[in-house]
Amino acid sequence: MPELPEVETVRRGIEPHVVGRTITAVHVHDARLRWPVPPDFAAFALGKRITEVSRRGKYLLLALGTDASGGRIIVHLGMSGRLNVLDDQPPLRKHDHIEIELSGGLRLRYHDPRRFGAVLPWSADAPGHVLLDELGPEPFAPEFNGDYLFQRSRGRRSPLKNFIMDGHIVVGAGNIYAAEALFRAGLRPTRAAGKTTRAEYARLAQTVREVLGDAIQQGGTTLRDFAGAHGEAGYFQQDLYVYGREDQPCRICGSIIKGLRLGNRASCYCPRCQH
DNA sequence: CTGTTAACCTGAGTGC
DNA sequence: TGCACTCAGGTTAACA
Repeated sequence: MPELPEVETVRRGIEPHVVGRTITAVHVHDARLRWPVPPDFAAFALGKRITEVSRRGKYLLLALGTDASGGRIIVHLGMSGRLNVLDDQPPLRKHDHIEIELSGGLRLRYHDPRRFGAVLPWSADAPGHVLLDELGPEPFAPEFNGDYLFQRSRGRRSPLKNFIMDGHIVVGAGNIYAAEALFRAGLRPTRAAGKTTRAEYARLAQTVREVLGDAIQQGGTTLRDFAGAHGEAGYFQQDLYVYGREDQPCRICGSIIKGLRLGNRASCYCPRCQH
């Protein structure tokens, strides 16, 4: 479900409600996630104050205590995760895994039917975290640019789409936004990463940033079940040019959008607009 | 090292 | 209704 824009939408949704509040109770109803919620998670979080809500790639980070002196909570939404801010206490639904009660009567509820997500403690003493240490740059960071992609791609034979979906190259572009960024750059997803030119990568770095930024402005893409921190849908699905549009006419040139599979993922491109 | 595949899960949709 | 099958926004472990 959630790529960078959806995670950022959730981050912005919860931030103003949780920063400054103290964790007064933690209920782990079902610890079975991508990695099990460790037994000491509740004790780790209890009594600490949330001081910051940040994001690294598709990971949400809740800093605990003054300048994270109490560590952080790492949240990943996987394919079907939701993190909601509640000001009441509706009955627990199936797949409501974790509830974090906050001072002032608010609560955070983590819900994840497919259980590909994660909620983990990150101790303040740990220098880094194995899930974050090897990630590529943020797409909005200055070091993410055409020259960087060009340099990292030399000698690589994998398709361009797989290359930019690799979180070790750049974080945040999943199946939707990789396809859309490639369309905006006029590049086919099947192109060999190592044979793409410096000028083309300059365009691609630009369109990756642009499409992610546009999607954040629209509150993300809601195809089936994505919802923000308050249950609201996103609107970027109205702005998709190729994702999910196989066999439909290109919105620019009218050619029929082609579908294929790359690395076990559905992919789409316009045979006329993309080369 | 690079690259490909299967695997982890549930639920929604489709076709018979 | 029921059953079998396919597919889904992510990531990594195992393998060639």
